[in-house]
Amino acid sequence: MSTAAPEPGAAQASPETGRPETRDRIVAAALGVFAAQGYDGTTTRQIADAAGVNLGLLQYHFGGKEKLWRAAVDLAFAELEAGLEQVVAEDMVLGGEDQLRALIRDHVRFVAQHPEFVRIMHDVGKRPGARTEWLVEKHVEPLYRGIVALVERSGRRVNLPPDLPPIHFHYILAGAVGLIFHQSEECRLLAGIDPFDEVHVESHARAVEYLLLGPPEEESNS
Amino acid sequence: MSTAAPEPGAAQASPETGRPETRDRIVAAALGVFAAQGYDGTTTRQIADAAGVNLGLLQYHFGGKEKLWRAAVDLAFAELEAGLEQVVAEDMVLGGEDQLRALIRDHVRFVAQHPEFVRIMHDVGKRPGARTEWLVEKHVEPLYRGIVALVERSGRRVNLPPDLPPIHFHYILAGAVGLIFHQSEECRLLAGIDPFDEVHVESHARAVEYLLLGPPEEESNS
DNA sequence: GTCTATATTATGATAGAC
DNA sequence: GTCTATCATAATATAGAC
Repeated sequence: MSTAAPEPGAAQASPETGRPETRDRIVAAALGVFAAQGYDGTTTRQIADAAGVNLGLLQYHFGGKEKLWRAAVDLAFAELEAGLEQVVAEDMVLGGEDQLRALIRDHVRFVAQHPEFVRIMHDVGKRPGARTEWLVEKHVEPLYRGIVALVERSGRRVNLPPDLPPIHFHYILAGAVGLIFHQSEECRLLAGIDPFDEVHVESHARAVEYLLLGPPEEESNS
Repeated sequence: MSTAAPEPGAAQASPETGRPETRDRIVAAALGVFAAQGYDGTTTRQIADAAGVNLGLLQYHFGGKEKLWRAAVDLAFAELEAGLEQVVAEDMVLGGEDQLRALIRDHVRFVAQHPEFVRIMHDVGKRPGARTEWLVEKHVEPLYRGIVALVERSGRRVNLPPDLPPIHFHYILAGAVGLIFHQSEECRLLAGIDPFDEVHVESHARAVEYLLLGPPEEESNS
């Protein structure tokens, strides 16, 4: 595999030239193209062009399309994990329900800023095969365990049946949060809006929060 | 085979032989393969094999891969519209909130029985292009107008901000309902369950209903 | 490490027999 | 209408020069 864990965020810059290392440029370009067009819809040539390098280099650095895809997915999840870590750290200072509300809204914002993540998941999770198995085992499983822990801690607060298996919670939340960003092009044609616009990201975050936890500042005491 | 998802597209039977007409068999096969593997991941040969016909016939009957895809999508939406019509007709006899609850649960059940529909939508709606424009204009727009009408009629009843634009309602609902079925393979690996199993379909339907409308009234025993 | 070829399939589409 | 070839192209991967 790769020599080191992929760096979160932008590609690592060369100490001498300030230009991102070729390998990192390729992975970043691959993530963008794979996310935009799906695995099957992406050609290695498109990635090489997007990275501004030669086709042969993809083979040299990664050894094939699928291995390059795995490196790109590693990058996407490194970004996700770093982002979620930051979000969780920031929101942890808040108490009980406020914390949950902040987590949900920040999660929506994060997904909106990193649509590659949702795109990759939807692209691969639908069909059986080696890539799906690899993705679930390496990246989705750990993430899902975090969801389960969250449900066990705070599941009672949300507007879902008390005995609901966590897997349903997981997909309901993921779908409610992410689909509008996954279907961004359809959304543009359908409603004439760009879901990535800050206004709509905030509308969406507020809506998901409201859906799960009810109206903010709710005075439920009778 | 790993999937419990039903076969799409019961092809029209020939009045004479009782065997589905070749053309219909091809469309039905195409819908299944396109839904399972996506447009880019599907080859015309796979469709021909699945339909048990020769490759040249796809050209003869449809004139190309994309035109065949459009015919398959037409079939998927014909099924959806027929199914929804039936669901709506059945549920219309109920009053106000009961009607809404029944609509939501029946919608989840329908999506579970027709995963091709969600698969096609997710496959195409993410990227710009002629196919997305065609799909939105011909099929999604009319469907969306129905959603908007529903929101205008019953939007106040659901656990969403009163001033939420309908497009957010649309994607939150579609995502919450459909993602678990779209990601069926991932779900199997992640939780060891088949989301198409009746038990889980019902769990999911109940959860979405609960999320949007709160706990069923029967609990309060009024 | 990076680039210029080229090999090898596979794919969508076509031509023509029956 | 249906089938058996076959074409032209585009894709992944490789070989080898620099």
